[in-house]
Amino acid sequence: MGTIHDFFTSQLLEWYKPTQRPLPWKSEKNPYYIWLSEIILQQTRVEQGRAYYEKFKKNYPTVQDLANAGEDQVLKNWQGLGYYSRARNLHQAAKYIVSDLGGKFPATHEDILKLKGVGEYTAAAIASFAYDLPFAVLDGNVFRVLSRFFGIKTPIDTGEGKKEFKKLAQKLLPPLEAARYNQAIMDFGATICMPKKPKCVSCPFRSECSAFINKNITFLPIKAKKTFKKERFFHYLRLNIGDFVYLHKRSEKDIWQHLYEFPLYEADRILDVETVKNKAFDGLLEGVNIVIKRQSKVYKQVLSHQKISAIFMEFELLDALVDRNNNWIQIKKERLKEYAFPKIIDLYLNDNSLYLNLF
DNA sequence: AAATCGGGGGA
DNA sequence: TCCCCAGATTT
Repeated sequence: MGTIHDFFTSQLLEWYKPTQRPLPWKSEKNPYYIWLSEIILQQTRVEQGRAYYEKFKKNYPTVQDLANAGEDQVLKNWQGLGYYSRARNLHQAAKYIVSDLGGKFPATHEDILKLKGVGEYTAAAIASFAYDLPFAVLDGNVFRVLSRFFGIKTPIDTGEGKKEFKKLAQKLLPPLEAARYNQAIMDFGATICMPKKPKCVSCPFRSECSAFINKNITFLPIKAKKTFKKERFFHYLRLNIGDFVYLHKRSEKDIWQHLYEFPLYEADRILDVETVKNKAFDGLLEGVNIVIKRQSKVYKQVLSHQKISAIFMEFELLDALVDRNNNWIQIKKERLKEYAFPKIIDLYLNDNSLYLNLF
């Protein structure tokens, strides 16, 4: 009957009447495209993900096209978006759908959840958007809206919090309007009940919102953990030999897994060219004739858990290097644009002032 | 339960 | 600077 929960749900759907954000995947019913959009939008703002969604739809119109692509090619398309394991999981799941499911996208919540890279949120989103199945989404927007309206102070980044909010979210979901409700609550969180400076003046829940009434808006939702940022200093060796340049594929358990980079020497501070030349790669450069050497400016990139400073040191080699561990590949300079690089290398490669100067 | 995985944007 | 974004996986 007229519970506070019913009030919330009906008011939300009323608010949503005219679609708040006209997003390209909202009218979409193809589960493959919905899946693409949801993976791309994990921890990613709508405006940042939009172009990638269009690119993937264009380059991989069907799940078969994605499955048939090479992993490096998929990563190249993902370049610049971050969280690159999403791209690899996406590709792996596409191959699984084609080989094990006969190319038919899974149509139950349980089966959708089996896809690599699909967790509780994404499974609920696909199940509701594509098949109108009654599963409530629980993303950053939902945590924020519910914690404020209901005045819930349980930290959202704990097991207890996740359980509590999941139960509440599912209770609020109108089973026959799962898709519309899920989109409504996320749009509401993104356009009205924002993290900072929410638009409470135009909020239809104002008079019933616990956080507004108790002036707790800036204080909810509560997170328990704080992040620590580590500083790192990368020295990239751009080793030119004739028309070729050396590249290395990152495989260690670290950032940018499976992306390419120049041979890297990491230290606890930025070093000068001579020091790097002497120390880097365990004397690998020894005995090699170097005709030119110079360095770029220091590029900086701040990530969630680390702050990276990178400097590119340029060498023209007359002799090929001895690659003891078979870690590096030689490629033609003009093919650099075919490889997926971390942002910081992309910056360097596209820095016009340096680029024109060097080639 | 805690640690990691990116890059962009707003305040 | 710090926080957050249509989170998931690994340890």
